[in-house]
Amino acid sequence: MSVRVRFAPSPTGHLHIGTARTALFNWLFARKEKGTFILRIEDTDLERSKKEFELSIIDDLKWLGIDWDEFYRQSDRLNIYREIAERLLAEGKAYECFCTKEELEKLRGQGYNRRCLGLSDAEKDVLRRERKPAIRLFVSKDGETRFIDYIHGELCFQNNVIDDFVILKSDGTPTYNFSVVVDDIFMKITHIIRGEDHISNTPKQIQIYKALGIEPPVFVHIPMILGQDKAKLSKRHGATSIGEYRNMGYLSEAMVNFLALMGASYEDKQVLTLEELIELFSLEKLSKNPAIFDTKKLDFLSQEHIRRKNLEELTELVSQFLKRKGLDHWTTDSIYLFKVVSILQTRIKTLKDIILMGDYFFTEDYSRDAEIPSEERKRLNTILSDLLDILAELDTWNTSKLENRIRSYITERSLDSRWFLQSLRIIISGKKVTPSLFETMEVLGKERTLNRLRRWSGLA
RNA sequence: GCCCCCAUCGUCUAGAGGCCUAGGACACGGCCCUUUCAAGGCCGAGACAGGGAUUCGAAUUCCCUUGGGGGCACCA
Repeated sequence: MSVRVRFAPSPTGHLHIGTARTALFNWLFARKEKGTFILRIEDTDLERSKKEFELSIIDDLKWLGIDWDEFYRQSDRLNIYREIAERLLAEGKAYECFCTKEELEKLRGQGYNRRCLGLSDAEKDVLRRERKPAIRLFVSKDGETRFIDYIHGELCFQNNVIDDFVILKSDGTPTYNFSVVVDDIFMKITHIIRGEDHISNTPKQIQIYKALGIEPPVFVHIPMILGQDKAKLSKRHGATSIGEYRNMGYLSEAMVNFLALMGASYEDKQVLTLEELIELFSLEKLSKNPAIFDTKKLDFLSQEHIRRKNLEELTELVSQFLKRKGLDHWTTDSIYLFKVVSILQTRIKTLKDIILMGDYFFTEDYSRDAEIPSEERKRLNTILSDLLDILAELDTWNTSKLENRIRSYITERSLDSRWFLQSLRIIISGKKVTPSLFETMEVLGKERTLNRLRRWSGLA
């Protein structure tokens, strides 16, 4: 039987790190097994579901490179759930519940007391006039519910800890546990790969399978992703949505690689592309302990994937990124941009670093993290006026020429080359750290370089 | 309170009874290279939560303790 898996986000927020990893594992498994990957939007909570979040989630999935073969939206399937619930009701496997929110509130934490189970038809008719009932599944208190989890092995729950839970709310919409099962049956899902926080939902869902007379699929509960404090990853841990990392300039390849590495290992290989991950992926490689979200490795992977990109592609990504940041005017000269990217490629770890580390390539208003100490200014200025003349005469402005000329100048004047070159760097870029000074000068161009040196001379 | 899951370096992990003096990667420290910073090369520090039991032999099996996490809604 061919593999069918689904990723079922609810559109109540942006795509979260943990959710994205669940999507990725499902997707990798489907692609590896040549199966089907289904995207199902779980928007039965009419209050909290927002179209914009659905769009945002889809956008982020695409960005990650995750595509789907089938698409469903639960809000389009409401009558199916209702129909099935009615059927269970008719078969006596479920019953109506007229309890109010307030009444239920008092029962909090101790389970439902089955107050509505014994209601007579007459009583129900009376209550029906006041309000609409919800439908609860009848779950026997005897025995236990066992199932095999692919990662954790056999799991067992005593039935008396499973409530007669609501499957259809009084407004006619299904609850999560119910719609999930109905859909997973209809969509012929073979493996349910989802977060470990769903383990405790599983016995409930199995009760539904049982009531419907259907054999449950394979369950694969992947461990949680935790924050630095080991609590479930949430907003207070900082950036937790995929979109935020995209905005920070991480490559989608790095993000995917990082997500895949959390909670699994691939023969000690670390830097992997989507294709390689598909090749190497298997459910056996998933670990059972939770992972702490630590972005140090993400930084490393991002750097590695940037290095591996070819320059044309990387330049295009940088260009798009700059445009997203409203820096369109930095991208107009595509050849220049290409050159800048090419000398910065090996030293940036995110696309944003182009802005942070390379602003001096694009604007005269570049940030300065270093200045020439005032006591050196005078001396440096005297030397510089000489050098300016020499550089101005250069007809070929390239790295090797610049290096030759400047180095011989340093020798002639017996200057401290370390000091002098670093001073030049600071004047030209405002930074202590840049690519090779001569390359930087070449890319910057003769005019821009000389102007900066002259301007500094004038000021000093 | 009840139910469930998890437990190897700071972090992600390898390890399915002897191959483990516990391997890799990130991060960290040192050295080399070097006009700066990365990158690269070499070296280093760093872990089986604790206690029992089984066994000739346990990181690996079992039990307990402890610690951490998750769940107990007409949310998903």
